[in-house]
Amino acid sequence: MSKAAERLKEYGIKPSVQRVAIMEYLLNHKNHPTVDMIHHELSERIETLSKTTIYNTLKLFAEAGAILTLNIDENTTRYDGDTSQHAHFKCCGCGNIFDIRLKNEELESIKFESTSGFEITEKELYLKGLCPECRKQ
Amino acid sequence: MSKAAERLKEYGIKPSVQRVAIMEYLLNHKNHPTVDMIHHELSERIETLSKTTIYNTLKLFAEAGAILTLNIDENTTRYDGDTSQHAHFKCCGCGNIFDIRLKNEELESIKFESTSGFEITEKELYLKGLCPECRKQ
DNA sequence: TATAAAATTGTACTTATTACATATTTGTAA
DNA sequence: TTACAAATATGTAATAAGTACAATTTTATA
Repeated sequence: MSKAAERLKEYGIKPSVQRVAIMEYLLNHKNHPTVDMIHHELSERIETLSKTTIYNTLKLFAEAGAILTLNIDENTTRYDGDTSQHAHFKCCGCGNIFDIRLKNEELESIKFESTSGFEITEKELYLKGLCPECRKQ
Repeated sequence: MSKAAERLKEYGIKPSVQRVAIMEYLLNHKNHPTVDMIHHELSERIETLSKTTIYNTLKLFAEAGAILTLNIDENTTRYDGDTSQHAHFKCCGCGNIFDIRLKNEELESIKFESTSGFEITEKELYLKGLCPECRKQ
């Protein structure tokens, strides 16, 4: 079984052709794609694949915790198949989004002044600036 | 001069009636409003105030560094007049957004594995979960 | 007061996302 | 295998945030 199909199983999601293809795309591409990007790529192989299916499927994945939903981009939602702890960097030059690994579970250790009473289930750290390539120019 | 007008001056922005009203709203309301919320409130006092003006003005403020632009909400952009370092918490129950103060400049001290070559100009920490009120229910 | 520049406004447009009805596929029991 | 129900996928139409742009109003200045 493909890695993608295994992953779906792991999260209790029945693997259809479309679902496996979408998960596969997310696992093989670290570019934090938009729905459009996924649709563009996959509709070459699966000709009838509709955007609605991609929206539905990504929502399903995200709610199951199998992927991450990123709001680092102002215009459009981005998706990440890597659910391990890391931050995201958006380059204001080229618009690309990069993974930034954190040293020893840093996000867990951040101390807040006043979270008593709050139940925190999700933490996202977004960075912006210039990537190495764009800095050269 | 009002606090809002002073603030605009500080950031090199000419104070018009609309601009002062919008900045005033942001300084007096810690609810991280949307364009719609601002428009709703202010159009009672300034009857001709258009949404376009609010969009333009907020972009102007944000580019000058006088306010923050938040993407914690999936559907719509939110704005924050408090530019001091703090995190944001969105409650999945009521949808409200809360300020979360950090202990001793925590964001500055986060260590990354691989940011060499990257120029970081902005850091946003978004938290999600349930607020105290919503947890009770 | 006349005029140019800056700011505001309203309308039309774009585009991401969702709603929903229809069609297709899958699983299962007879 | 066949029949049928449930689950998935699809396409179209609707919604809503945000932007482009031309026209109008306000402000500053000569």
